[in-house]
Amino acid sequence: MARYNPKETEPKWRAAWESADVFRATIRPGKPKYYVLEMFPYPSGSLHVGHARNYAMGDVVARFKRARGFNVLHPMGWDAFGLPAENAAAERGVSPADWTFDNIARMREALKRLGLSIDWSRELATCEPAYYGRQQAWFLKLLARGLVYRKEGLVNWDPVDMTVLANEQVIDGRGWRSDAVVERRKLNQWFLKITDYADALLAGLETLDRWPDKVRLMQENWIGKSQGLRLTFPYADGVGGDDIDGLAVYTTRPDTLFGASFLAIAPDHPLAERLAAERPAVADFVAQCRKGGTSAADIESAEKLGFDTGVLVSHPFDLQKKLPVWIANFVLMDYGTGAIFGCPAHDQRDLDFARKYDLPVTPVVLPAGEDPAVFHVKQTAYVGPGRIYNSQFLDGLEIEAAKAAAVARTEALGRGVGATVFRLRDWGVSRQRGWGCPIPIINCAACGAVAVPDADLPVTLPADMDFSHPGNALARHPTWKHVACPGCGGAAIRETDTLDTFVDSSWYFARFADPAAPEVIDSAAADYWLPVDQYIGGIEHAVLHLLYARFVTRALADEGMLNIREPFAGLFTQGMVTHETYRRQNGEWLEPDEVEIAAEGGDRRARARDTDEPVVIGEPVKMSKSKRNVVAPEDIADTYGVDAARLFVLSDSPPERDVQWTSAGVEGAWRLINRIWAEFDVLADEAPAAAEPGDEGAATELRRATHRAVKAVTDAIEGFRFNSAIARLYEFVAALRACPSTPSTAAARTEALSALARLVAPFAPHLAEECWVTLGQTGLIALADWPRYDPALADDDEKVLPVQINGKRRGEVRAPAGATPLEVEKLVRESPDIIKRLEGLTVRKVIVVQDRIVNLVAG
RNA sequence: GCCGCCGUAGCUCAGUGGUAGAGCGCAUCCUUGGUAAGGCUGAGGUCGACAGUUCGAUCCUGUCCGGCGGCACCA
Repeated sequence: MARYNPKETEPKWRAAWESADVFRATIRPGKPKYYVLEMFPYPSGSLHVGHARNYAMGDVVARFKRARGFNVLHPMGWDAFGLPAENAAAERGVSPADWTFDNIARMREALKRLGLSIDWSRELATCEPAYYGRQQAWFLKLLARGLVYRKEGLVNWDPVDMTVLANEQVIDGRGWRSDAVVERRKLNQWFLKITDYADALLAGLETLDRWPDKVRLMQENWIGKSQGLRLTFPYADGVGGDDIDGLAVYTTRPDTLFGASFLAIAPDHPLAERLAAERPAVADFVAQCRKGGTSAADIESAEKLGFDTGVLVSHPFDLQKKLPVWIANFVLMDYGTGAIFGCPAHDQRDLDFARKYDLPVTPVVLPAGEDPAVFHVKQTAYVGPGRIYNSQFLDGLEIEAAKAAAVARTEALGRGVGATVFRLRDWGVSRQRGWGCPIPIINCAACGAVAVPDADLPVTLPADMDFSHPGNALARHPTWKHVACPGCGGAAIRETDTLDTFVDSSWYFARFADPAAPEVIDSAAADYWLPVDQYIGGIEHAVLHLLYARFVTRALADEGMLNIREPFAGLFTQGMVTHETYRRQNGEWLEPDEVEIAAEGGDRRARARDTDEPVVIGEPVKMSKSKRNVVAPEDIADTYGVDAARLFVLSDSPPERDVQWTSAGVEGAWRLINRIWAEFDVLADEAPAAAEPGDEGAATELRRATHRAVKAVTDAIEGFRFNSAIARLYEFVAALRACPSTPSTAAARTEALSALARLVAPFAPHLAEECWVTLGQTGLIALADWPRYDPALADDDEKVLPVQINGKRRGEVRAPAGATPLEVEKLVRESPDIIKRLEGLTVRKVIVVQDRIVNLVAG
């Protein structure tokens, strides 16, 4: 008997799959399709075990569904534009394209080595003109539809990466990649009108019943729908001028309108800017507001600042009542109307502001049980339920009724309208980058922004950009941007901004339906394959990528290019792979290979291999280059084979949770592989032992174990509980090892081995093929059917029922499955153990749960 | 502050309204022509705390404690 040799078998089976071309997906009308997709990787050049876990999960699903009779599409591509290529170009003088394609070649080999059942004929990279040219084509379609526009506005500027960021890419006031504190700058930017779809994207979440609740909730919060009233406060003294009849305000609390004691506008509100132009004091205040940082800590601690403009407006329900207009630093220009009315009694921010600037505080919501004569709001605003008072026609109403009444009155007066406002902003897609998809626009002094004609697409990047300086290499290129205007033929300049790389990843799943199609998306192929049935990726994309992809899908559907509303019917967000960290006494990080770990008693101690000095073992954290705790799948493959690595990353933790990479864990998986292999390997050279009494019983037990295992593993894979599935494989292998190999058990053993090979196949496909051929099968296990189970065998026909007396386990009885309570009670009362236990006690009640347990209440 | 998730053996984690489990680690023993290996056996748990519902709660409900994540001056 020989140990399993992955170095020989793994490449052999990968070659067999490739030469038989078994994973190529073709449209087969009438056969149910299943589209499995993992979020495509950025080609950084190296594959780590986090990638391996992600793609192993997708591969388990793909192989399982294939065995279950589905026509499976499982493609792979590259999210290939982005900043690291520019950095490499700047540092090493290589072209971003060369660097990227070299990395792709390396990562493709690494991925292939994992034995993934991918249709490589569909491979695509977003940096190829064949891909981004089609992206330009649909961008222009959306432009024609009015879903793309250009606007001068304040943008998030990342001073390190020297580019604009979308709101979604600013995390706690810092750039999502650079971690630099983001500045606000005024720039002319292209936007995609995602806000047109805010309601649809929110409502669509309801249909995504195979998405994690967590992700749906995060998107719901991000879209941030609120119901309220948009109303106008008329200027009291004609300040507004002819074109403006009042100051527009948005509120979700129209019921508290009579508690208004001031209005506040954002520092960049048009009225503030107009006043600033006239009065230096206003200009100074506005400038002061802009100075504050945008980090979470800054905002948290920022003191409320206000400036009384002297402008007065009238209360819309009581024109005699005048309210002052302030400029306030806590009012945001890009939410609602950029102006609020302040009701200090019932809003904490307004109350802080009113106390600081000594403005009136008038409560208008009376909590139950409070006396209106003495109820006061001091330092804490009252935001709970109650009845409205001090509010004329709203008096006596509950809050919801008062809201409706206030909206109705405002609408009747023609001073406003009930309105829905979203937190979601339009998606700014302009990036000042050279290595990205050029925005297909030509700027002409005479004609303005002109779309590049279809015939001139794709607008390709020049091959000779200079990345030796920071900033936009495309804008710096000497000749590329100079073209004739397609409208008037005059000299014009190309748009030199490129599209956010999230645009690239917002539609690739649709292009996979037919990546060679001359059209943007081949409609027959898309109709067959889409939507993606199972999408798998990191939780970090819960709002960014997943929201953009949903939006683009809807926009393309409205353009007639797709027939689905949601791109991903099922979503699974997998956890990360973590690893311990190791540091020398001087703080220097060490790689796992550089450390020798020994157990001393219950403790684990680590020493540096080179100096033998003690090393500090740190908490397991996400693998990162900076902490040097990265493990490459290749290293594991050399020692134990990729099947062991695949098994381990899926076995130790539920797929949605983080898994800690340990060498002990991989060794455990390696032992499982050898135990499995040992059961098959004996077939070749060992004659069965002579029959012995009791073999028939062992054979029956094994058959039960087999059918139980098939049922349990099938259910676990369906439910995305891969760790459970592997745990059941461990149990099944133990049962198989316990069954002697004799003439009487031969049939049961053959059945068990045939099932085992196929159950293992999604997780350890190379091993499974080797087992399959050892069984004498001629076809590939990659194409074999999933095993079936017999429910009669999967369930025991005799049950062991624990017997409790007063809730404590005191014995057990054996009863046939499905025995009635009376039958079970009879068995219990005849059991010597129980009779002894019941001496001196009176049984008051007998509870029998069928096939589960018996409880005697006695005293 | 609001929302969500998690807390089970030394470690990493399954699981269930009814017998508390796996892998690794640890201990003992066996094997020493599967050998930088293999195997048997075992110890180890008030299932985060308290209360409620129940014949029975690790599981359901509530409160609290601890850890993690998302959102956050959004009117």
